[in-house]
Amino acid sequence: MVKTQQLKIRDKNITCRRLISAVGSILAKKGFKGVGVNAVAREAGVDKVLIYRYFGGLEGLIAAFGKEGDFWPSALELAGGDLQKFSQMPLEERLSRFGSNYFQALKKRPVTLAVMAWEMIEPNGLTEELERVREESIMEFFKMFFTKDEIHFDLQAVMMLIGAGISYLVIRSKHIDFYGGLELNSDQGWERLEDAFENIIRGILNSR
Amino acid sequence: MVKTQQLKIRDKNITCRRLISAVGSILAKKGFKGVGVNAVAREAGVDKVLIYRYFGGLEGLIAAFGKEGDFWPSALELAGGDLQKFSQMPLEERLSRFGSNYFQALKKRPVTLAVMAWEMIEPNGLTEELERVREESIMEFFKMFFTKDEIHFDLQAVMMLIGAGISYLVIRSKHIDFYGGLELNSDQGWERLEDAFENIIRGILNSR
DNA sequence: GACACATGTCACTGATTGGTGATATTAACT
DNA sequence: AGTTAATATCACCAATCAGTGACATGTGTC
Repeated sequence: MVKTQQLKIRDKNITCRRLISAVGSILAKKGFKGVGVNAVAREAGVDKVLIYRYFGGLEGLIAAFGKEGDFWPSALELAGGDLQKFSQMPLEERLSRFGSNYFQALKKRPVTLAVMAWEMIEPNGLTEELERVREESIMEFFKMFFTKDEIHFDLQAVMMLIGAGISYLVIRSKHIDFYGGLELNSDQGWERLEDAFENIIRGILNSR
Repeated sequence: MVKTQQLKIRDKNITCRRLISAVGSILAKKGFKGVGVNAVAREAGVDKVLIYRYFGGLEGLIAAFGKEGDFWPSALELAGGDLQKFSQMPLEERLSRFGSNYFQALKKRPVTLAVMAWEMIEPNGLTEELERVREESIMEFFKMFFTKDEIHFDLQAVMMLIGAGISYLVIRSKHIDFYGGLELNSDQGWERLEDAFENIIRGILNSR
């Protein structure tokens, strides 16, 4: 009898990558409840003991995943792809573009949404990493594009409140269709929200 | 030998109530991840088989819990305790009172916060019930206090967006201290948010 | 008292979980 | 070729989970 199967290559790097990307697929497919040692190993087609060997446990693996992925929009993306052009827009337009870009960025990142939902429940290596990146990128973005002297109120608080609202509604739209009379899964509902957002911006900038 | 223990009263109602309130305690203590047949039965000091007998399973028990609790503020509470007085306030004040009351109402309901976090992950009998009550109560509140003719924009969308933001931040404040540069667990941070909220309201009402 | 029924306890199953120690296979180096 | 270390597999553990059937105990009725 001859050994016919020689498929498994013994390569730590490849194995690690498989494990890491398995975290991503499971997160996308089943949400964070599916992320366990057994499930991840099964998905990666690898023995679970390797999670302990290479990452010191599930936490380590999750943290490693956190450092790999692009699950937070860059300043460039939030600015709409052209920093130069963006910085020359009038304040009002910059703000409402930001809101709309943020919304789009979230919608196209299902894994990020899963992680954001996870954040609501329990901190872990992944959520901490996401928080760190987000905090950094948001602060940088604001410093870059909104100088204090053109603003006469607490812009940061306003934008964070609204950003939080957008986040909440996008996350919720995964499971429900209505929120306070708004249709979360129709274009019409989101248009109402975008209009609301623009109204808020316009109002607060013109109010004095 | 004599049977000394005669403590257990055989009363379906009491048992049911124990089970239902056990759901609440576990939810408060461990969050929704702790809510399982075994854990709930243990907490209630009752055999788990009774969950199946009396409620047809965990889902049924959870739904029953949903119908019992006061985990959503009434219109009265959102109005600040006095419907009469509230209805006579100027629009701007009504709106900002509402925001502040909503915020307070959430903060004092840890179980509601746990359920709201749960809603982000998976629908179940409890979250559905909460959604139903919320939808109803919010719509009623708006119909009661905000007549269409005094408003020239989509008030509902604006308030829902901001309400969502408040919800998100209150939930997150359970696990993190900073969000976009805001301190979520200090009075100072929440004052900034309340100010932001008031600014938004004032701005949008005066913008034309 | 005898019976039926409601209520509650117990003991078990089979599946799944996180975690570990011993062993097999392969690659690298001498 | 022979030795060593890295890499991966396997077999198992104890704990926990949801769910069920058999049994015990109490309550109410005739």
